[in-house]
Amino acid sequence: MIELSTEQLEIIQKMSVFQVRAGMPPTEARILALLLVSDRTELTFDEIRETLSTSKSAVSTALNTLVLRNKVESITIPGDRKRYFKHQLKNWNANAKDGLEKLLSVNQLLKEILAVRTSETQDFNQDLRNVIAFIDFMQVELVQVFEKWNNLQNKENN
Amino acid sequence: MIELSTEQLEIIQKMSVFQVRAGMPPTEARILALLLVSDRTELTFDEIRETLSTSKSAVSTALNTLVLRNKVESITIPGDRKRYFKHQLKNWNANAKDGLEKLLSVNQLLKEILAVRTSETQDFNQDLRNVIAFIDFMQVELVQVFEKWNNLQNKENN
DNA sequence: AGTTTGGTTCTTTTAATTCAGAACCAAAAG
DNA sequence: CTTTTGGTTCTGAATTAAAAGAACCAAACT
Repeated sequence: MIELSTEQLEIIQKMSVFQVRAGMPPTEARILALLLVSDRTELTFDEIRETLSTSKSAVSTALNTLVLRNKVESITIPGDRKRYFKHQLKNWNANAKDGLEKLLSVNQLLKEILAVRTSETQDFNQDLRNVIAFIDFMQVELVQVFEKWNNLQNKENN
Repeated sequence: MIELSTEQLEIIQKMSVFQVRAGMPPTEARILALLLVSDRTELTFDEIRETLSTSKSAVSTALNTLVLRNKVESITIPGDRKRYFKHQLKNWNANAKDGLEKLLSVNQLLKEILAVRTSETQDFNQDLRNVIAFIDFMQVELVQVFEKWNNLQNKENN
């Protein structure tokens, strides 16, 4: 059982509200938040379960999907049967990229729509072409932004 | 009642599956998709209801939230009691910007977390600082990307 | 071999969304 | 002033999602 200050508890609360609004199931959100605020960064299954006072099954499924989504890594220490779970901060960057790409993938559908639309509605079709162009543009630009960030990182590490 | 080709129906299906996965309620998603594919771009309440064969209440609430979220605009024609509903393609750009900004606003919380963290976990804290720096970077860059797009648009319109 | 530990998986319960149906209402038409 | 049109709002029902509880299982320990 992990001891948490009032501040830490409040942050878990705020953070999980934020993530739940963005579509994440509550238990997953609270686990992620706990792993961000707790003084020890690697917690066992049972520490998580006790601290958040939820059921084994809820913790199990939540942790599994978090690991699957590369949000959490599970670490095993030789000679210790328990697994330790840790927030995968390092993957934030890559996850963000994936998330954005998924959002932008709607463009494929928009192009199909344009192909099927009547030519009667010129203005509308032009607006649609414009949206498609915008998303195409964002796609290219975002790649460059990510590259720029990576370059900055590499320079710093020299 | 709007006549739709098989292709149009398929696209409505695909598009709404996509949006529902992203967290949008089914009826809203199908209305948006219908307004994108239908040959007439401005449909009445009853045309929407009939074409999607759902209830008045479902259409009413869905349309109201779509209008509230600036996804759909409602148009009234003098001498016609009905309202006409149209997909707000023009707002796509602005909606995207808002969405991204909301995503990036998680940074405020991450900064609070960093402020509360123990100084014992140096590596973790450094990773966290790095994520924060990344999001700050993205925020600045995205503003520039949006500006660049707007400049391109203005040039074209001259 | 038997027991304990560290979980997983299946089933049930609970809670939250979403939709339909009916009652309702305001503005326009007759 | 009554009726029709174009919706809105208020239940309640049905579906879906999330969590709990219990049975289960494999690896390690005795």
